Amino acid sequence: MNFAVFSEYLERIEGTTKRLEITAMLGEMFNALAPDEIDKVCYLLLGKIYPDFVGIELGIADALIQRALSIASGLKIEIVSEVLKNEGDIGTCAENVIRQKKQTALFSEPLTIERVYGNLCKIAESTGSGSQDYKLKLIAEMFHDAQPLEARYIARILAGSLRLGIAESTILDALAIVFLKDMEKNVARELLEDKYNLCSDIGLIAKSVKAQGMKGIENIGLKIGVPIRAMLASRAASMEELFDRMGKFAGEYKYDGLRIQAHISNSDIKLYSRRLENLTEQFPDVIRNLRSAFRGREGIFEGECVPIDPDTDEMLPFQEVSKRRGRKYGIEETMKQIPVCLFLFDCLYLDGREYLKNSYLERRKALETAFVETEHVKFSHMKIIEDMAECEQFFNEAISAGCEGIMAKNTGPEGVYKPGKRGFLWLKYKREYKSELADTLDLVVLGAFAGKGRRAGTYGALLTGVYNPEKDTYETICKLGTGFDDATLSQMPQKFATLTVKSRPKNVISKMEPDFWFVPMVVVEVQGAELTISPVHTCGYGIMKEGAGIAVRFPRFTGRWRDDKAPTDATTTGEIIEMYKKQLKRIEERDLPE
DNA sequence: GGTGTCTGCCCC
DNA sequence: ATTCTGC
DNA sequence: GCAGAATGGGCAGACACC
Repeated sequence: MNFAVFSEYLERIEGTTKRLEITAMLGEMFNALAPDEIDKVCYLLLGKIYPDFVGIELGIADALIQRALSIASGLKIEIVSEVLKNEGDIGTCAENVIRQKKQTALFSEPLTIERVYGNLCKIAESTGSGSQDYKLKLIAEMFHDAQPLEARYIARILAGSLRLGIAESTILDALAIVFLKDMEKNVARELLEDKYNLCSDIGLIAKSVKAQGMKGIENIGLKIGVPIRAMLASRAASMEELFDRMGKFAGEYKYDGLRIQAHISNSDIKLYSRRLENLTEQFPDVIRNLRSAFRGREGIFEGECVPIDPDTDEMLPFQEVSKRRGRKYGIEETMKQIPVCLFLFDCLYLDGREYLKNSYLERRKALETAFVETEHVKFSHMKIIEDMAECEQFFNEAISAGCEGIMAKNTGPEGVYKPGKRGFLWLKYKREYKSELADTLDLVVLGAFAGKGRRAGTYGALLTGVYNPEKDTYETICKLGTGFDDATLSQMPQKFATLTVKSRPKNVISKMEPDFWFVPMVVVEVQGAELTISPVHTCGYGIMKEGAGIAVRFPRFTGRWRDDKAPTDATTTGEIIEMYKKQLKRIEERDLPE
């Protein structure tokens, strides 16, 4: 299929927000594709070129796309940048720029899906010195031969998202409708999803059902070494909600670490992250520890990988384990510095038997027969919770142990493992949801970043900070980009119009350069989970750690503008330092002898 | 060799 | 991760 | 309630550049 035809389909889809219409148009396109195109198209629709677990990435984002557009169009990079800022979308930015191109290409070859996909693969595979230039050349070449509309979608694919309202679920809907017509609609959809959840490869599914319908995917099954899409938890607003939704439940500590899916076979062990990235190389200690704790022949299990202090065995902040994720060098050394404990919480497969459709307690029992606990492989702390008093106590114990909160899991027959689903069979209830424990801050708005997509034309995020009364300065502590509704967002540029200045006010200390600077005046209420040591924010710079400041983890707008507060009444640097010390103390105190 | 910027369907 | 919105 | 799309802090790696 010509890329131009593909682009026209996408443009039509972009013209509606109605789910049913999107799905129907997507199905129509699937019908028109060749069998060896549909898998590629599925990846492209999701802004990628391979399934997640393959681990080959494009390594392209806004910055490189802008440079390529500059080369392809002959326009200065500053101009392209300006267009992007105004459009708020790399796609329409590319479209505009290509339309402005000085002359239409004389020797342009029409683009096809095949050619674009092939180029993207070349881009993903190129590494080493000069690879950036090579990537730029390939991208610029595509833009050179692209019509404006094609450029729109090429740019968005490169940036990783077409922003059409299409994700895996919509693709499955369309595939079911178009290629499994003979079956009852809901049954077809469910079967398809079951298969997808086991192979985690949407392209394979699409290709197979286009070629042979249901027959094409009947042989897909759970397989050791092929990651299964992770089941997720919904959030509960209160403890009461846990009981309202499931009566009694299995409570588990919610550990603040890295989620790991372990595939154990006779010959080897593979580890996968929540998004199915291969983590095997990064955690040789976990492999060894699993091997010595395992009592079965083979299996698939899930757990949370938590950093621990090698001397005291207490759990360390999430930041520590993230030093091990993605590491390629110094693995052995870091392994000794930051040992981890794996807290196992689920069993999906054990010795020839699938457990996905078993209830929670059956899976837990299988898990407990499959392992003996060792120093660094343990079961997640679990207790059946029947009433509020028990729940309160369990929650408090979890916090004292250094956890984020608790998980509540449905113990009924319906409480199966649903790969890829975020339902209400699992609920999370975190410390930060409790209003008495919530750290609410009053922060001064210092600047803003231009919004993208649905936030084009307004701000995407605010740059906020605290007041330092000793120096009479404002120091950045976090950006703030969530918690705003559409009405608030649309009014924001007006709200800050009179405060907008050309450059950073002298009393603002910032390493970041927002798109707009403001005179410090407006105060917002912000909720966060905790404070972290920050390499980029300047709040309390150098006090807790040399060359570092303090930031807020998971910041969000509470909906309250503190118009009653002057900027000098905002949360101060000193207060943040105290809060950070208190947080440390909480961690230190929890392991003291009674 | 050191530094700065960019990237990740990254992790959370 | 959190949050908001259209269906 | 689901699915999708906005957005956060912070980590290591990979390059480009000096």
